[in-house]
Amino acid sequence: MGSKSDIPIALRAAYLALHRCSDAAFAAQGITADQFVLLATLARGDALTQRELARRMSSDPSTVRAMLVLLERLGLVKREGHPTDARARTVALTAAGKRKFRKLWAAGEPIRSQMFDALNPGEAPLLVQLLNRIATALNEASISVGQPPSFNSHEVEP
Amino acid sequence: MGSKSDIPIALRAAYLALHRCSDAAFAAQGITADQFVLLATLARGDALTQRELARRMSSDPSTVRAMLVLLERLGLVKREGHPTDARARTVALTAAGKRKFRKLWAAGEPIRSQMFDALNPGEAPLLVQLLNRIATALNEASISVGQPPSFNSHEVEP
DNA sequence: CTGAAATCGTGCGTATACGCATGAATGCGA
DNA sequence: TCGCATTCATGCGTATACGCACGATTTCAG
Repeated sequence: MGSKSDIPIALRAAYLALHRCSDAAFAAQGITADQFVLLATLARGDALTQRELARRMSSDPSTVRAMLVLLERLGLVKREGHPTDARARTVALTAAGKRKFRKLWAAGEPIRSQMFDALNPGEAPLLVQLLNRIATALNEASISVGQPPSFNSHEVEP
Repeated sequence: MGSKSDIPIALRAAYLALHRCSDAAFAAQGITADQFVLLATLARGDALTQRELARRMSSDPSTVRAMLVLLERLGLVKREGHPTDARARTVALTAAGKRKFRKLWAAGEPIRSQMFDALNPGEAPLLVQLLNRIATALNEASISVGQPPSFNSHEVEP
């Protein structure tokens, strides 16, 4: 066994570590790591359909729906009927959601720095590129079963 | 926003893609991606305590316990009292577990190849190194709350 | 030796991941 | 135009992630 089987292992370990750290960092705000991902994705601009939101956060629509129910109840997001498509609903941050996001963004800064500082100059963009390539390859391999998530580097996480 | 906030996003996307693909690949065997991780970790050698198993697969002990209950019921793992520590139990693959693992390892081969082939020569070991550094940095940042998982590159995943 | 701290597994509660199924709406081809 | 395929959100069931609490056992410091 060598590098080939090391990739999934290292990927899993890194991701779970990130997830754990993020959960802890946002706990004081009563928000989980994944809720932050959702809020951050919405903070990026216009209202999105649930489907588009799920795509942008690389998540399953079913999961996103459950999360939205929860966050809507907390008053951080609002869902409205889509202007032109009766099947869809648009999701956007509320004013409270925007305020909460700003605090969360600051709370996530140490984590982003720890990851960035663990790398040498120039390695961060390289890592991002490699990971995106992996994600693309795996999503394309399963393209016959559904639309791959869109990868938009402007989306944010801790 | 730039590379610094891109890292968590790319990491999440890559991991979830891997997880999804793996789940699909092992579904025919009635095994999930995470169950494969557990079985693969045990396939590496001697019986482990639950705590050590959880560490080696970068998982939470509570989660591992629930998984073991399930896999024990399926007859793929067995848990026994620890020879010297009355608090602990050791976990090992059964013969059926070993047979199942061999099939799963083969089923995961296409996924490992897809990831590997998405990279240029020399990039795989680099990616693994970068990911391990990230994981280490994040785990050390939270070391005050507990023992970090051990990172053993010999452990396997799809 | 003794008491406190640490460790082990267990279980609970909450959150997330995702396949599958469903009904309603939209898009597309004949 | 019409019927079929696709898309959207919803909800269910199963699995996993993890903090927290607990009881039992082991380790450690005085």
